[in-house]
Amino acid sequence: MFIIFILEFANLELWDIFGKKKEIIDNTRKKMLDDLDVPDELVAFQNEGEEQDHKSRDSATGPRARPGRAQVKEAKKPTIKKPLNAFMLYMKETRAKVTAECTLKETAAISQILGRRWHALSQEEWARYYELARKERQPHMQLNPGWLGRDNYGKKKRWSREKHQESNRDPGSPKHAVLTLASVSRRIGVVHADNSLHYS
DNA sequence: CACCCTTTGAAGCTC
DNA sequence: GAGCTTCAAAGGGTG
Repeated sequence: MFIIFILEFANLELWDIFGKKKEIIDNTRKKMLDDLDVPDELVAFQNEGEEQDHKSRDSATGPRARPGRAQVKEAKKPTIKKPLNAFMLYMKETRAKVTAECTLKETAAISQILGRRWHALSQEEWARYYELARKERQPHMQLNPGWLGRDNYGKKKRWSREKHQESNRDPGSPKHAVLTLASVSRRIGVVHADNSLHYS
């Protein structure tokens, strides 16, 4: 436990050191993805994960058997889920491993660790997950033409708007006060070592 | 039992 | 076009 904590702390330090590297990576990522030719086995990995997920989660027969809230409310009208983004795919693949390594069981804490590890990934790993996410979106759009992300809006009750806005105004809060790397790249801001954006 | 927490990214919406 | 909002997964914690 303590060792893991130290490792994670060291990871943060590495993030400090390589913060500059991330800026470079971010700038080159988009071009790299355009040029990248990802083999089909990566797609196989994606589909396998998705299938397992449907078995364990959406079928309501898995270990946790926790049907989506939308499914409870609208059982007759199955919800089309949003396609997973790159980070979500990474989480899905890595969460079990991190959970096994760590005595922590709280998924919120695991998510924090995964967020830091995400930033410590190599360019190749990032490219792999971004490509996976792209390949997940394409068939989703083809299979569900006309589906919009907003179709699922309101099917989850999130924390109150006031709280969310308060969080967004708090520069120390990680949730979306930290703009995504993409949005950071759109803006000329300073990315702090803890990945938060500091407005000037 | 429903929701919170926590992460990043995608995409829709508002101004 | 910038910024905000919501949802996507996960599952322990909470009321």
